[in-house]
Amino acid sequence: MPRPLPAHVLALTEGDADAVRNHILDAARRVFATKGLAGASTRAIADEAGVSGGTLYNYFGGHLQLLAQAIVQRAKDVADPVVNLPSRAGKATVADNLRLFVRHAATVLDQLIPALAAAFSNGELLDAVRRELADADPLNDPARVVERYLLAERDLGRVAPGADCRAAASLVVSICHDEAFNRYLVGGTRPPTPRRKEIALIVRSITA
Amino acid sequence: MPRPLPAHVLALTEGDADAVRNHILDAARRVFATKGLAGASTRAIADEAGVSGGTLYNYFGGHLQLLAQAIVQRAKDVADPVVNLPSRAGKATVADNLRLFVRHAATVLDQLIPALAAAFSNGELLDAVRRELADADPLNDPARVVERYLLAERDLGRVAPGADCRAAASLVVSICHDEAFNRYLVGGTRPPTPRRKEIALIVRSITA
Amino acid sequence: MPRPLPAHVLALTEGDADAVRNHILDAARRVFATKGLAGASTRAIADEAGVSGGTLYNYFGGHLQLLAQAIVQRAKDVADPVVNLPSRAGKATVADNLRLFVRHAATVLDQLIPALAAAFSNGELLDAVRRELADADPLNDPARVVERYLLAERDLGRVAPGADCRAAASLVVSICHDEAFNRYLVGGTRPPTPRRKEIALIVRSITA
Amino acid sequence: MPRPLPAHVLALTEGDADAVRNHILDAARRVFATKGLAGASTRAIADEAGVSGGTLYNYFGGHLQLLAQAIVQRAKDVADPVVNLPSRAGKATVADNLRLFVRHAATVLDQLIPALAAAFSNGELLDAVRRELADADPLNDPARVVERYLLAERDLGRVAPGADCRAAASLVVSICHDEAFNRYLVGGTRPPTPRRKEIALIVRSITA
DNA sequence: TATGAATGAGTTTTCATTCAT
DNA sequence: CATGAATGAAAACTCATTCAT
Repeated sequence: MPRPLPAHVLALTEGDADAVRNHILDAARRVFATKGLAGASTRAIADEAGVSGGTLYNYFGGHLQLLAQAIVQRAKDVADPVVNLPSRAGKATVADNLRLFVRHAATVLDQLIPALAAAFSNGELLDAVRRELADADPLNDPARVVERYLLAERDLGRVAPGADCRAAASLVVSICHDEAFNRYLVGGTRPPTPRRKEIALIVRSITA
Repeated sequence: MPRPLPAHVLALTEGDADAVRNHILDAARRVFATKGLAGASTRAIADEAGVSGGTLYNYFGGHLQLLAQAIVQRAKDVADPVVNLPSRAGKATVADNLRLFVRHAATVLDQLIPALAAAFSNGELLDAVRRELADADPLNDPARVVERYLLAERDLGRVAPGADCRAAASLVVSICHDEAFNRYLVGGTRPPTPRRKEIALIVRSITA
Repeated sequence: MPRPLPAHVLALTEGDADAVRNHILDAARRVFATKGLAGASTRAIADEAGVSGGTLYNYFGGHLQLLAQAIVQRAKDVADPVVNLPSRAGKATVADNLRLFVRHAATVLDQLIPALAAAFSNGELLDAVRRELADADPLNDPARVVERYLLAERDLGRVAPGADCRAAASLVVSICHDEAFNRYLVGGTRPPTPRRKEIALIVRSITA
Repeated sequence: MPRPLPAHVLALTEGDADAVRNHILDAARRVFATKGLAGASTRAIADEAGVSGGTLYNYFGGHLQLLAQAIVQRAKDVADPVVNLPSRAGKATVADNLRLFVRHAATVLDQLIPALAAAFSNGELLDAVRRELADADPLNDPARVVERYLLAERDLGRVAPGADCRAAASLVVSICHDEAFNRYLVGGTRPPTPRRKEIALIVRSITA
């Protein structure tokens, strides 16, 4: 016999299907963050969301799709604050702004890496994540954001006219990924290295 | 039901216990690479090795121990061939040599990433890997290898006297890691991108 | 794959959760009685109950808990019918009544012994059984039941005024336990020996 | 390649097959006593005996037969000291001697019960034990020992000429079994109850 | 005839998924 | 469309038994 969702879920979602879906995705993220991939069973997610196990299947195609969406949405949320880098063009120095970006990205990636690692460790989940990523807006691709920023600086004359902004942006993003990788591999709570010299090398190349 | 090891296993190992152990570790690595951690069940590994499930327990303490050993040994094997880069100093061009390194590293990392990702997604495995890595020879750290190569080029005059070889090396390695990350995330059998422009940017910076 | 319980189980339980639990406990007891503890695997119990293996875990915390509950409940059920012995005081002869009791107890104990033996052979199970038994009503202790009967006979004058009814009752119960022990040890379907002579000896002692 | 038994085993057995068999049975008993039936795997027994797993099969038909022989031999060893009861005829009092027997039996049975319980909990093992018991010398049956003692007392005039010595002996043995059963069921280290009154009742009956 | 590695059926337990209600 | 019990195919691991050496 169909029943309404539990009171506290209704209160949060007002019965809106999208809101319920997001509520569940949030629950999945929380479970993921606390108990890891192995702990993110349908049962655990349903419990965390306060709905019954069967209800998940009314909103998602299955366990994997649910996890993949939770991971990708996490990636989007976490990447969000980075998009306003281009607006900093002209302020402070180019190197300052890139260092700010790298530092910010370190925070963001620290949260993202476990989810991605989980995805990497499970072929089917990885495929599901790839499918979800294919639908993402390529304009928010971090490398594109940095590139837009550098192009804006070029327009302002703070970057050499012939500079390869795309390559530079790609290098900056590589630094971020590598930093996150190393931080995670070494473990512990070591603060992010500022990567000052690497950024200086890049800046030198595009301002010469 | 007791039988000698199957013919093809015997052929490879000649009954030597260490050889059998390595044969199983190899099988584990292959399963890992193709099916990820989630696919690396004891059953799958036993099948791949061509031995029965119980046999694994004659050689390893359990599933986790087997996986950890497979990952760490893989990491060591895979890093090896990269060490001879410094000997290329003076030959071809600097950019050529770096591209060669990046291409080679791509191959190597393609095999390593799934294992590392698996470790990343499982706390106990990650700890085990960290312990093993702590024992590794820091001279073989890829970033140090590339730095040695660039210093050799600087001695030969093909790199500017004041160039920051360490930062450049760090950037090259970042490219490798990022490349591997992206290749794995996107999936498929896309050939490694040569990262021509990023390398050109770095080379420009250290030869100017 | 999800289905209602099989028809014959539903017929017995009408879907009531407690009834299903009891149905499973009954199945466990039957398996116990026929195949012993070693044969009472979760698989065997599920098969006997006509449910699937996973279903057991919807009703019990695990294998051991299921077994302990089955044993203790069996012990209670089986002791019940013996309580009405005192009401036979004055009817037939004292020896007749004690023989009847012994015969009845034989039936009851035949069912109980395998379960108790199982508990005896497994420390955790034995502890669980002891805990449950500590809660049992001591008035239904068989030795007390027999003693009450003999005291009633003494009041009626069919037992000597100075007779030690407690010791006599204790002997009668000993006979029962010994009989069950021997029957089980020897095996087969040999009918219970009436223990005529032993009872006669006891009766002689308390009627003299 | 056939090898001699390990040195320490040879030292104990001098290579005599029967001695080796007994050495293994002893090991089995020790494992049984410390780790219970569940812990008495072939591996554990072989380790305890200091021989390899396969060697067990040169001396016993299999795991069950080995366990059954260990249990039955235990029963024989443990019952041994009881056989000299008849020689006490005429000394002290009949009640004293029976109480001594009961007390002694309590000690003996305390050691035997776990093994028997284990046998009772496993149908196949029980069958094996039954087969082994069938070969045992019926003259050493405890009930027969007590009966011989009582007959000796009858010959000496300390028991009434018409007394049913067999029934009385059977009752005494019943007391022993019941006592052991209760002691084990209740657990702990409670000292054996002397069963004074029950024995008094029996003695009264056969001396009247 | 002692060895001990290989076997594979067997154990308990978990869990994604379905569907009657 | 919410529920949650039933399912059964996994999973990791154990162990009695055999047989090449």
